[in-house]
Amino acid sequence: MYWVPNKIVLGGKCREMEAPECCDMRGMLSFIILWLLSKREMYGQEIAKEIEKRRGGRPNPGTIYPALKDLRRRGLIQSKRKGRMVVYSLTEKGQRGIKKACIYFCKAFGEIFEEYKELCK
Amino acid sequence: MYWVPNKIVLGGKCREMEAPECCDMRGMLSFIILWLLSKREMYGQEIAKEIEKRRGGRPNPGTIYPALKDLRRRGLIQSKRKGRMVVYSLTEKGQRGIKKACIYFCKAFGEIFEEYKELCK
DNA sequence: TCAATTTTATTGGATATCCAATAGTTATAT
DNA sequence: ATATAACTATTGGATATCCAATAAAATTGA
Repeated sequence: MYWVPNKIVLGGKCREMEAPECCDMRGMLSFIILWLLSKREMYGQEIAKEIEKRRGGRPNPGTIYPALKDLRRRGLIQSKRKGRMVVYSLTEKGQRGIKKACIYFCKAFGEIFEEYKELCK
Repeated sequence: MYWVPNKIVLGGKCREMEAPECCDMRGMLSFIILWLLSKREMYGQEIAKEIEKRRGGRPNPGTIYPALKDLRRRGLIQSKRKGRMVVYSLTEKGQRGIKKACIYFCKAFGEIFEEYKELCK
C-alpha cells in the first residue's frame, strides 16, 4: 500500500476528511516542497508539518528525505546544517523552476479551482 | 524518458510554453480525466484533446487507454460503444469521487492558485 | 472493393512516488 | 555522564504513471 492522506487541517483546527479514493494525486510532493521553500527556508520536519496542514497526513521520513535529496541532486534546492537541523532553501534554478511550475499549474487546473473554491471555504 | 508537456493551449490559440522541468505533476491524469467526464461524456480521443488544451502535449494512447481501463475497473467510469467511438461517462461512484477529490484538491493547493492566478491571466 | 483515416486498445519497459522499518546524529535535560 | 527526544537519513519494496511501438476494428471516400 502507498500513502493516502486521510485528514486535513484548516485554520489551525483539524477536521477529519475522507481521502479522495478516486485519485491520489501522487506526484505533487516535489511541487509542494518547492512551493513551501519559495516562502521561506525550512528544515525537513518543518516541511513535513506544513504539508500535513495542507494535505492531511504527514509524509514519512522515507518520503520526504529522498524527495529532498533528489531536488538537491537536480540543483533546485540547497542545504545548510544549523545545529541539529538541516535547513533547506531554493537555489536560483529552483526559484525559476517553481515559478514556471506554478504558472503551468494554474493554467492546467485553474478551471477546477474557479469552480470549487466557493465550496471549499 | 517519460512524458513531459511542452506547450499549452489557451483560448483556442496555441502558445508555446516551456515545461516545468522542476516537477512534472505526474499522477494528475486520472484526476483530469474524471473532472472532464464530470462535465459531459466523452470518447477517448476527445479526452486526450481536452487534456492537450489545458496541460499542453497530448497524452499517448498508451497513457490514456490504460488509465481509462483502470478507472473502469475501479467502478468510477463506464463505457458504451457508439459506432466507431467508445463513449465514457462517470458512474455514481465516480461522481461522488471526483467531487470529493476536487474539494481535497482545493484545500491542498488553493493557496498556490490564489497567489498565482493574476499572473496567469 | 479497397485504401486511407480515425479511434480504440495492448504490451513492455523506464521512471517516479511513497511507505515501513531501521538507524545514525545532535541537542537537551537530569 | 547518560538518557531522552528530535531530527536527519537510508534501504527495500510495492505501486502508479507514462511513453513508444504496434495492432485491431470501424468509418469514409475513391
